Amino acid sequence: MKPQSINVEKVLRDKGFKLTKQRVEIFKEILGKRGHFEVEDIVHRIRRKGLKASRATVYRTLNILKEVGLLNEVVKFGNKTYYEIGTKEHHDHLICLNCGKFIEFHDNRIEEVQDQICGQFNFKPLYHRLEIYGICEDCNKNIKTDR
Amino acid sequence: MKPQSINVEKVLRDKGFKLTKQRVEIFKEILGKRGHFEVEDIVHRIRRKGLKASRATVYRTLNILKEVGLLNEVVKFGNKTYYEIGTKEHHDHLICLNCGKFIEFHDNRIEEVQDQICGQFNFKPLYHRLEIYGICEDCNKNIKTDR
DNA sequence: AGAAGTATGATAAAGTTTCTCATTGCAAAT
DNA sequence: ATTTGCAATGAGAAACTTTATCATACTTCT
Repeated sequence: MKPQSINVEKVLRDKGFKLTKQRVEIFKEILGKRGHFEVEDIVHRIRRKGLKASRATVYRTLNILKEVGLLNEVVKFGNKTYYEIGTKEHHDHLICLNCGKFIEFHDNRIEEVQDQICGQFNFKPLYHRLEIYGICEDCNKNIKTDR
Repeated sequence: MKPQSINVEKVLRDKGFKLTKQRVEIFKEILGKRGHFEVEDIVHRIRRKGLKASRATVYRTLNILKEVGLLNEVVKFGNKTYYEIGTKEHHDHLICLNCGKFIEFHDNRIEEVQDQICGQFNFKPLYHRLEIYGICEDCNKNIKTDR
């Protein structure tokens, strides 16, 4: 199956949202991106292409996409919010404190621990977020050989 | 051992920071709190007591405490940063999306998974953050019986 | 008590995100 | 194809969090 073939137009229509030029442009930008991004990324990309969508519209659109599940808010880091496409399976992140790289991973044991802990507290889990901060392989090499 | 007996004054002196009225007041507020708090909590508490420490000083002091390890930044949630005293052992959090309550827990399996995953990616972990979002026991009861 | 240098307060400023409201544009009905 | 109703947009204001600036005040060391 092609991940690019998500029919954003259909999803939005079904939820009663209108399909505007701006939204289409923003979708394209987001779907064209593989990794993680922040709002200003999108604003600048749109601008650079000579398209027009105000900052407010970008924010509004991202919130809608989040609402319909096409976008996930991933990490709040250094006062910024990072997003990723929300249609892949759940995963967690390694985040390099040196270069800011995000590495994705998945491990079922996390879910197991989650279910067990939540059972203990009668807590109904909806989602989780695990971020492991540290130094990635590349940076580790460079730091070691930098002097 | 008494957790209250952390000698903030000594820690600061040793690191070359001066001991001012404002810092002492802010320490007291923080050490007096058991749970998690945000910056405005502290600002308002200080004000309500008729003490004086500007918002800037509160921010500066929290950053110093973070630097010397007496304070941990815990969660960024809804554009706010939450803190907790940094002298307890590591733990993670269940966060209730309804009432905002934080519940602490610890499970060694998280560390095991972390080490193994990081090994796979040659990633050097420094710390992690696991937040499980959902509905706490109390809220769950209330929501169910609310109508 | 005095000197040296850090900390503070008030305010400005930077940065992110939301709100306002007049105008525009989409889409459904005519 | 036009009209019409309502949702969406843009531009700027505004809210909010956090940091920077800089003259003045306070700590600490001698």
